[in-house]
Amino acid sequence: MENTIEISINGKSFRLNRGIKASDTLKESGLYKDSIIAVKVNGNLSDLSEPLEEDCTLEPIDINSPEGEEILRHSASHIMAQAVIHIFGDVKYAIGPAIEDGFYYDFDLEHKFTPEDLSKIEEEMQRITSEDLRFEKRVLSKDEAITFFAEKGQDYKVEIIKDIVEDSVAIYTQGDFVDLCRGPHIPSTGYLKNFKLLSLAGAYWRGDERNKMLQRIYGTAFATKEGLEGYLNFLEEAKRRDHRRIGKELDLFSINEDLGPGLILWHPKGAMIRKVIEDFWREEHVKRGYQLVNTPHIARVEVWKTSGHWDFYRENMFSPMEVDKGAYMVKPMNCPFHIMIYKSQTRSYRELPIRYAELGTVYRYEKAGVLHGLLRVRGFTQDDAHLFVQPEYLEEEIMSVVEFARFMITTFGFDKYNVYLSTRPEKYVGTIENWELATNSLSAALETLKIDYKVDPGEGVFYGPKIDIKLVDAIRREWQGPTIQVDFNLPERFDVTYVGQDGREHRPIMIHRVVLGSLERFFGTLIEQYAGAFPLWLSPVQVKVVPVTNKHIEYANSVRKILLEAGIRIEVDDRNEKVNAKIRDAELEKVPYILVVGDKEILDHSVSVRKRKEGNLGPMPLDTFLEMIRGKISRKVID
RNA sequence: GCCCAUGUAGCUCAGUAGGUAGAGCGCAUCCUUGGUAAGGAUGAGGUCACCAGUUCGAUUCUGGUCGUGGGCUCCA
Repeated sequence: MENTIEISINGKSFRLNRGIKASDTLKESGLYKDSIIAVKVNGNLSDLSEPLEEDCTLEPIDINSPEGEEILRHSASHIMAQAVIHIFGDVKYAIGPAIEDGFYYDFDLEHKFTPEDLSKIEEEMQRITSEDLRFEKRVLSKDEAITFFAEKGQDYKVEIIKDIVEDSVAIYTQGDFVDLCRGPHIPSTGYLKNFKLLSLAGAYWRGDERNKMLQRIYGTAFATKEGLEGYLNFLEEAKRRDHRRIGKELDLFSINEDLGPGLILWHPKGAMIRKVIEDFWREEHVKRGYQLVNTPHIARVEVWKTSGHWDFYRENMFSPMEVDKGAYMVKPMNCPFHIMIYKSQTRSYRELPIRYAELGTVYRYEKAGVLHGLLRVRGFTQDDAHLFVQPEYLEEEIMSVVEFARFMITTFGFDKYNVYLSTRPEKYVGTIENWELATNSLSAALETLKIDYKVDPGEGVFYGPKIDIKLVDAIRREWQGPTIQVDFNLPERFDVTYVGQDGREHRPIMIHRVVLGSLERFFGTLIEQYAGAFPLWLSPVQVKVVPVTNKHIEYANSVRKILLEAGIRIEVDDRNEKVNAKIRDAELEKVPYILVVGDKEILDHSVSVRKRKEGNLGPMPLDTFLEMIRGKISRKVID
């Protein structure tokens, strides 16, 4: 065996001694920098201290790269665990991975963490990083590792090792702390400079609610101070945009605990926005060949047995209510009702596709702990539609639905979105063949449209796979938006048919879809997207008239009358306040346009225009102003 | 549902080592008539989430219930 090996780095190759450390290799090749914290050996992540035994390709990983930051965060979780043990002693540690934008570690201990503990732990982490302890890797056989952790009473680690298929496992030591870990890690604890512990949470061991609940600490770490500060600012910004806070401030909606959690009260301003959304939604549906329908909120339990909801969805449904001798249930979905309309007469292939659309309010029992503002509620209105199509037109129909959804969300200002394809879940109805057919038609449609998508395995609904479109908002967060589901099962369960060209009965395929999601959730997303400063066409109050003094109220009202008749949503602030105060309040209300009117404006029948956030635009004839905003409203301009 | 935190005026929050409470904003009235982000004065608002218990006395302590927040599990 030769005692040198060939190592190629960035396309150059070096012949070096067998067993050389990765870090020394980089130094030999002149590529070493302090910011390099790990390497990839033939594409596999590895420590800088890893000895190289074979010919290989080496790729340095910089702490500033996404992979480098992930390693940093993972190491931060180890350091946090070490700090927790230093402070609290008898601790069982479970898992501590890096996650998007941070890391966490799950602990099992007697002491209940308090928010004050976080700063103590942070201080101890700071001390550990100042000691600059090396991360040292050792490889043990599974048995050795089990004995090792069992002796330390680390039951969770033992359980994890037992599930590992390889014969050996790696452990990492820094100072007095040892953890089971695949690695790699930063070379030493001193590399961790910019971090912060963020929150406490309960988390089930292995994410299973039958298991013990552990205590989780979330934190984050970044390569640079700027990165950390940027992220903390992002969290602040998210708080500022919180739809629950803005909903209260702008008087858009509320949730009343006496009425019940998860039930939304749409206040006048929120309801006005909803009306604008609904009007637009209906118009666009009619344009695209949908027929609007309306259906009741309850139905006999037998219907839900036929549909499969009774067996597969009951835990999400409110309990049945006794009516005469039968039982009725509040609907969690609109599909059976639309099916009944379809079945009210014999359908010919000439009628297909039939597209029924309804803003259908549904009720779902959600566990108390999951309710969240407008985003997770117990009663909501789906912007629902069910399409009955012939199998040969399925893909075409899916494509037009996807296009429709894209049109809707971009009109509302969501130019970026991510697409996911959710496949068969554990609990499902129907045959595997039909599931495959349905899944394939969804993916084929996306591919024909050249839309990139990711697969979400097992995330489909019980009756079919779906395409989820997640909106990306102004600060790059994802929100659940449109979903499109293909369903072979309900048509069979309800024996839905059409008469084909051949005079025989055939089975249509159903598409369930929403192009916004639910009005509640979509509204919440809109509030966060715009931080309450809605585009002109959506604003509940589009124009606020501010008379300079009481003498000008009459003129202000005449301006209001003219614009109101032109279809503009307008209010006059006739309070006994100074101009400055009225302007300030209108700005805080996020009204898009403020019209200041006084003596000057009365003289030449004009208005002084002030645009939200931009300030005074100067005087303008009233007609000109009206023309301008009418144009913007009809084009649904977002500015 | 589970873990932790939390619930005081319409809103944001102080406070009471157990003796039924306060600020700012908002609201009402009056004064002020002011040209692009807060003019002034006076006043009205609270069963201190709810139900039990301890106590001479509970908003404060204990237990429970409900709600809310951050997570877990689960979803439009």
